[in-house]
Amino acid sequence: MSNNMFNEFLSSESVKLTVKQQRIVQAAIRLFAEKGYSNTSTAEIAKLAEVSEASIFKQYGTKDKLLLALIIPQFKEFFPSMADEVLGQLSRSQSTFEGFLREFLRNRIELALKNKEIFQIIIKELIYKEELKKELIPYIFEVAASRLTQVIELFKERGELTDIPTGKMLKSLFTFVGGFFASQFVLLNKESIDEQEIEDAVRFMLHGIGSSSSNN
Amino acid sequence: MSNNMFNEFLSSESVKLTVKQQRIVQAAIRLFAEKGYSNTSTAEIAKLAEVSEASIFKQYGTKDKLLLALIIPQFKEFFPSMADEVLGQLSRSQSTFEGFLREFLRNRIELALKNKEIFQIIIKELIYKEELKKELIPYIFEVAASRLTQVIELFKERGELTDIPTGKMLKSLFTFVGGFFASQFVLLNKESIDEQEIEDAVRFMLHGIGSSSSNN
Amino acid sequence: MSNNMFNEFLSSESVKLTVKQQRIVQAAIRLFAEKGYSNTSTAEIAKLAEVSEASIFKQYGTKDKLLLALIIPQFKEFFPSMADEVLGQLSRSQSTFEGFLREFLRNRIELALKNKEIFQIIIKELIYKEELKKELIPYIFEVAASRLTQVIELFKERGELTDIPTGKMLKSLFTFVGGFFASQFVLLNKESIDEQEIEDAVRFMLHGIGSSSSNN
Amino acid sequence: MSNNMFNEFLSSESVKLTVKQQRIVQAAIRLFAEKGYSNTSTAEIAKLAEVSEASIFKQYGTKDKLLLALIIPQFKEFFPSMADEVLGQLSRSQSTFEGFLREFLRNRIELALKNKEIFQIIIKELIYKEELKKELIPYIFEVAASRLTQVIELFKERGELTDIPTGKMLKSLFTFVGGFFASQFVLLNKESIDEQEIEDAVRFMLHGIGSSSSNN
DNA sequence: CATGAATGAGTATTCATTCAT
DNA sequence: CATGAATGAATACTCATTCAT
Repeated sequence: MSNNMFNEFLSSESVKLTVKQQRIVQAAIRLFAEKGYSNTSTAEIAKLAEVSEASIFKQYGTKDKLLLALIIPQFKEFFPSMADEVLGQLSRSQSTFEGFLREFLRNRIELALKNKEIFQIIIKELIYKEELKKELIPYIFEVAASRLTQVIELFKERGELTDIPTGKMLKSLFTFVGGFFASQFVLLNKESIDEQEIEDAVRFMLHGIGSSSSNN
Repeated sequence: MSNNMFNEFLSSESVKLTVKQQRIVQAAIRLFAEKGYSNTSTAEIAKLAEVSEASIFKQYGTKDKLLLALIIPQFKEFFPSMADEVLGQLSRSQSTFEGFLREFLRNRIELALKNKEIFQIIIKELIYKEELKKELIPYIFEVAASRLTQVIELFKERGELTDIPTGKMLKSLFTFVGGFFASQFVLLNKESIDEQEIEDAVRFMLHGIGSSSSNN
Repeated sequence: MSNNMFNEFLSSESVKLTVKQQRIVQAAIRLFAEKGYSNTSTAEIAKLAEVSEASIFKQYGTKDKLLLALIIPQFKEFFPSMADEVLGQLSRSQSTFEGFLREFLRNRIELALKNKEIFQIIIKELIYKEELKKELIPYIFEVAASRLTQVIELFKERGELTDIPTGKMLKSLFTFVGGFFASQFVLLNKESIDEQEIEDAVRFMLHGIGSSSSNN
Repeated sequence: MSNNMFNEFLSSESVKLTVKQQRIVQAAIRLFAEKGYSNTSTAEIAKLAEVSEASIFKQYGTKDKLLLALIIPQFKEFFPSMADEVLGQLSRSQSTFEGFLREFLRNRIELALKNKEIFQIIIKELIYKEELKKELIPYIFEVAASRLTQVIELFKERGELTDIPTGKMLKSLFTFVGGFFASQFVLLNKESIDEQEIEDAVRFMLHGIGSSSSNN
């Protein structure tokens, strides 16, 4: 039921997809997620979608553009909206950084689960296709990092975070969160993430595994 | 210059490769690392190696076996030897967990840098090829985890680590270290990792980003 | 001019073949008949048919299925219909076994000549491909033998045949008729069979070469 | 145990084959008989024979010459010797044509059984390879027919055969005997032929299946 | 004499894509 | 808008054959 992403894709472009077009999108998502873009042929997509191959090319021009048409709306959704939806409200409230982090993780996980297949495609192809990497990684840093920086600095002022430079913090958080999403959703193909796991992740990000006495 | 892994592969099998056969290996490594297994044709490998395609298949039988012949020796090298080389010595000494972690990271990073291309192939295909995933992930958990568990419990007894269950610790460390290697070597394609970055990673793993007063 | 079989094949499946598709069929028949299935490449077929190799595979999937698509309709035509067309009418009439045999041979020869190339393919591959052999020989025995048995027993009752067991008669007739078709159409590649030859064959099957006085 | 043919091949050429060379010959015979010349690769032969492919080509030059080296000695054995061994003695004796035919069939069947694989190869390739056909069929007619003609005419004079022209008789006998060998040894892959079957064949060739009263 | 190494030319089959209807 | 038909270029892989050692 990846209709969610699907609908978002629609609304953001205000395009009405016919039934056949929807079937193409859904078939492509399933196959790309499962076997990877390179190992999925347009013939397979057409067969699963029960349309002719020609219809796919009529709509999307090339296989590559089909991939982008699936990925990009979701990509935009996943990274930038981070701030607008979550940060905006929470940071101004009285909530702690821990609360923010928990909420932030929960929220992103929920979004990733709802669109797991697209999410898998993004990670797989981000790592696999040199060109995608070059286009999307800068985007991530620009958009996502800039907003998170504000939040981190806000909580730094409140004394909830150590005085490690914000850039380094971001890097560490990205590394961990990226590793978390990749391992949970791509490597392990998890269907759900339970609260405890979120809790453990938050705790690790905040305090690591060293005993408190060993702080320097 | 991934001759290092290459030589290890050789010695472990004590096979003498001819000059042309070496060129095949090197061409395959470069192309698989750069464009991914699925996007590299045997024709391209043959062309870069300046041999006939037939020679590739005479030696390796299938493209798949060629991939495995490149990956597996390095894979065995990277994961299990962790304990024997590094853990063995350090854990018995008077060194702290922080020292161990630092040394461990340094050591693995050095190994990964020496064989960066193979390393990139492993990560890319681990994520991309469902079958490889199913074969290699259990292996990682078995071999690598079992040895690290010993170390963690040793340092727990010494009071250097919090009382989080070892399994959770391992999971968090794997997540972070995996994210670290994937982002540094695959996404960012770094040629080197400076000391400061190692230091930051160690610090994050031990203490996170929360201020010490916020400990629970 | 093997259009005859070709049309029958068509009608039995009620598939409309495009001009190019017909050229594929005709090219495949010619080449398989001339050089044998194993010695004919799909590239050759495509070239002779003046289509792309891809077109062949779009239609038939594999080279093997192409062979079967050529062979099977004709095969079904050649063996079972034997009874329905020929036997049915003749056996009930006042005609002699000699008359029946002559008519039967004439009829099968005519059919084989009209589709000589397909016929050559069937015999060649029946002998050459172990798998085809296993599928088709039982079919021949089942379908063809069962109907001929009735005819032979009818004429036995009329006293026109010796009292050799029907099974043995059938075996001898099959051996001779099979040898006849194989030698005439495959080994000698005859374009026509004249009446005299049919007469000689009938005579041989009925009376052999011994002088009548030497009967036992 | 097709050593028999094998030895004859040796003696007729007075060549001593090394152990490896014998293994090549035996491997080739088995594989050609089983899967056909076209579907057997020199690599397979080399593997089964446990020699290098190069050795095969050192010995035989081409795959084609290897086939001929297997076929020709046996071919010469099967057809011409017919007369010398069998005809010579029998025809001059007081034996009947029936006795001759029985002995002749027995003798040829025995020879074919001893070298069944070679025999299968000959029939398969005779039918399959246009070139072989063109070389060998004239040979058969020349050599084999000429000798049998003498026998038939001898027995004709003795009144044991009808007055059908010798040529027609030969053709009919060839057709039946050819059909017999092809069906028994290639299609049905029989391991042995029992006496009764020989008896039935002889009877059919002499008297056919018509009742004696129906003679003209 | 025997072979490991190497290959040019195929081999069946797949691919993304185009276009007339 | 949708598709059946068609394909050039590739794809992984095989083949019979050569040659230096």
